[in-house]
Amino acid sequence: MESEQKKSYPPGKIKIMNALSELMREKDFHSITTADIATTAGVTEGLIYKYFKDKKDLLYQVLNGHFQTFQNYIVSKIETRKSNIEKLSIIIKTTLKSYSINRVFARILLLEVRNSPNYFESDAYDMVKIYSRTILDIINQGIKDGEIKEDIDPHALRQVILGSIEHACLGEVIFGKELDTDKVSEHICNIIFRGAKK
Amino acid sequence: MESEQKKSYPPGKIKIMNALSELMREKDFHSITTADIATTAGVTEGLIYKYFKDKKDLLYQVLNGHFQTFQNYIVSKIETRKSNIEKLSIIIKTTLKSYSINRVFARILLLEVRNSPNYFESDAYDMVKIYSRTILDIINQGIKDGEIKEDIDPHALRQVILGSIEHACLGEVIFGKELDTDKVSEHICNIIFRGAKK
Amino acid sequence: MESEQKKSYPPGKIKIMNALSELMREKDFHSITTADIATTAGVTEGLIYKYFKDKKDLLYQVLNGHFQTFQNYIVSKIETRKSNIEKLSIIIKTTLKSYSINRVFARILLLEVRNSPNYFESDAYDMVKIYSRTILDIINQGIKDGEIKEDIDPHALRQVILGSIEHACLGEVIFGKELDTDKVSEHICNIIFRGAKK
Amino acid sequence: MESEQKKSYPPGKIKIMNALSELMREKDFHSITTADIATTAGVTEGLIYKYFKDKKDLLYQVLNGHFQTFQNYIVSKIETRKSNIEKLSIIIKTTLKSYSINRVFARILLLEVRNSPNYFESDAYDMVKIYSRTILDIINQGIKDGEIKEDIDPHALRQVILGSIEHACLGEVIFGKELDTDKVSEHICNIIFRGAKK
DNA sequence: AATGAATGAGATTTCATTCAT
DNA sequence: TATGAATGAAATCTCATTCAT
Repeated sequence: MESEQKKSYPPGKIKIMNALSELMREKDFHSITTADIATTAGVTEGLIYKYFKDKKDLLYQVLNGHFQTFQNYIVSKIETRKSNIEKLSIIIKTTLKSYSINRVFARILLLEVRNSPNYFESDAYDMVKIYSRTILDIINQGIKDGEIKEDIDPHALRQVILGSIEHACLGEVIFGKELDTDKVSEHICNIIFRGAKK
Repeated sequence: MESEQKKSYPPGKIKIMNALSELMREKDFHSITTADIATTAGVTEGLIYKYFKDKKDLLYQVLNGHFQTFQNYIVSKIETRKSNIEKLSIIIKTTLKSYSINRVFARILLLEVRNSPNYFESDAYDMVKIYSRTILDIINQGIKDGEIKEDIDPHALRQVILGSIEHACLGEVIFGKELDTDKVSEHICNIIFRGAKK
Repeated sequence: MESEQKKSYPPGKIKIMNALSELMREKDFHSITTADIATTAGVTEGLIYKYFKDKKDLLYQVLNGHFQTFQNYIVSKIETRKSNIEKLSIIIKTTLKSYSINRVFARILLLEVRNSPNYFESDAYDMVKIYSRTILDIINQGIKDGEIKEDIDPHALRQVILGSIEHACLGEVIFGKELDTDKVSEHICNIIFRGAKK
Repeated sequence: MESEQKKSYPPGKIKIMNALSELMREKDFHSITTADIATTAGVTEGLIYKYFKDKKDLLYQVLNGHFQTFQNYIVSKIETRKSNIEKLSIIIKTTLKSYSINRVFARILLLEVRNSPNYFESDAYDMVKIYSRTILDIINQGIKDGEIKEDIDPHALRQVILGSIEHACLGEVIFGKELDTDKVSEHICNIIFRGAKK
């Protein structure tokens, strides 16, 4: 899943995007300099600005690339499933797993970009919206199909799902703690779908 | 609840902390410069370094101040209650409300500090741990008291709770969307405690 | 009169020259990048350096093209006239009109090239000298013919003429103000030839 | 007249402004780097941006300083004179002399700034407008007082005056040619006030 | 307790230009 | 005749931080 850039991109652009991905494994975005990126990519700093509006734009494009693959993967996983609850379970598990495998991606998404207003105008954020919309649609379908209680607020359920996933990843993303995604996603689903109260 | 610093602080220090709080209502921490802070506070940049080790230290101290109030508020709400489920519900509702009333606090906590490693050694983070521990204790007590199912993983439940709260706030913190905390917390509790599945 | 380059030029060269002309209608030379030029021309940046030594050379060649047309136009207007005063009046009026019709030309000549030393060794500047010499010759002839006062310094008169024309154009060139060339040139001639003093 | 900065400015600011003035005696603005300026001033590059919005702002402030002194000088020269023609003659002569003594100033004004749109929003340009207005007022008064012909267009006369002055300076500013300001201004006045035509 | 001046290190960005194909 | 990729050198600017007073 890592670093599969479109073939049509010029080699320099690919090198730069991969370089940033690589560097983000070690440092946070802010402490990575364009000089770092250029050196790692084996190109000149100037080239970065040929292909990207600025450093942030590079970040968003990298993010977008990751998200693209991620979204396709999710969709491919759920399309065969009939039950909506099952679909949501799969999404939870798969997302957790993707974040876990791809910590760079998770770190950017959960910690780096959310405080810069222009992220929310980027293509990357558009992908987030699509992903998020997918979940909402499944919830609504679940209610319609009688799998999910009618008195459940679809937006609230989505929030609980997304929040649970993200919070479960934080320890891993921040401290590098290992995460047993299968177990954790099972626990989460257990709570969300069956309720904690006796 | 807003920005009332300890009276024992020298006026300059208070002015500086309030200035940062004020500025964070509009901008993210990174795009606020020490010059901004000094201007807003009506003091000179140099003074900041009389009272704070560096810019981050200032942020943590501001966060800390907010946290103090937050923690007291939460505790005052819970203590009288008996049922553990009820206690958790109160925490969810109160936390949501606190975040909602004090967006700067929420913004700092949810978006700004988590990517700086030394936040996790700050006093502010100690308070987070206490808060987080409180929740876990209630959950465990709830299981012991037979209010919460035994097959529920306490850590997972805490994650779901915290994640739901945080995610519910994001729209407000980032986009300034209004949030009906009563309604949202009710929806969330409904899902978490009673489950989404029919 | 606008931007008709010699047909013998290869299409790419023509496109590039036209592109610069076009861009200079809105921006000053310095803020136009080779990337801008290439994009506007629909060619690649590299091609510019096939046809032009450097960016300045391109500017001079564009200027030269415009100048060619300008010079022909002026000459065609004067030759039949007899009186030297009349000739000078025609030059004033025609130059004003030329500048007015072709603002890019005026802008380049009056604002852009004069601070680059090597402009004064360019072909374009040779044409300026010819134009300027023409004026001086007419003045001298006018003195000889008794049309112009003997105590007038020919160089000073030329300076007044050229300066008046140029200054009259500035508003138009810089701010895009409309210019009534007939009226303005009449006013200027009135002052220069008949004097302002009662 | 050179380099008299306000005493209230911090030493660093004065050093920087003087440094730019000095450097402009040798190079044009564009080829002077902030590094040059800092070195010449004996300060760090960063300090430039403490006192000036950007490099251009520095230029405009320097220009403004020069213009301030210049304008005061002009006013002091003409206030005692009664005749308006005389006033205009003095302005022509004094301006020419000022430009001649202070080539840096003239060069900036006539060649450097006019193609940057934001110059026309600077304080420096405001001074130009005041200077220019002074001339227009005198012309109008001259007409009212019967010293200047009624059929003269005041704006055109101002254009002729300003244009003549500027064009007379060009040779000096560009090529460093010596200029006999007394003689040239006399010639110019002769033409403008008494007319070239026999 | 506070000011004001200055630093310095480096970050981002710009762009004309070259060259292999 | 033209492209496309990449360079490189420098230029502008940012800002947290220090220190003498």
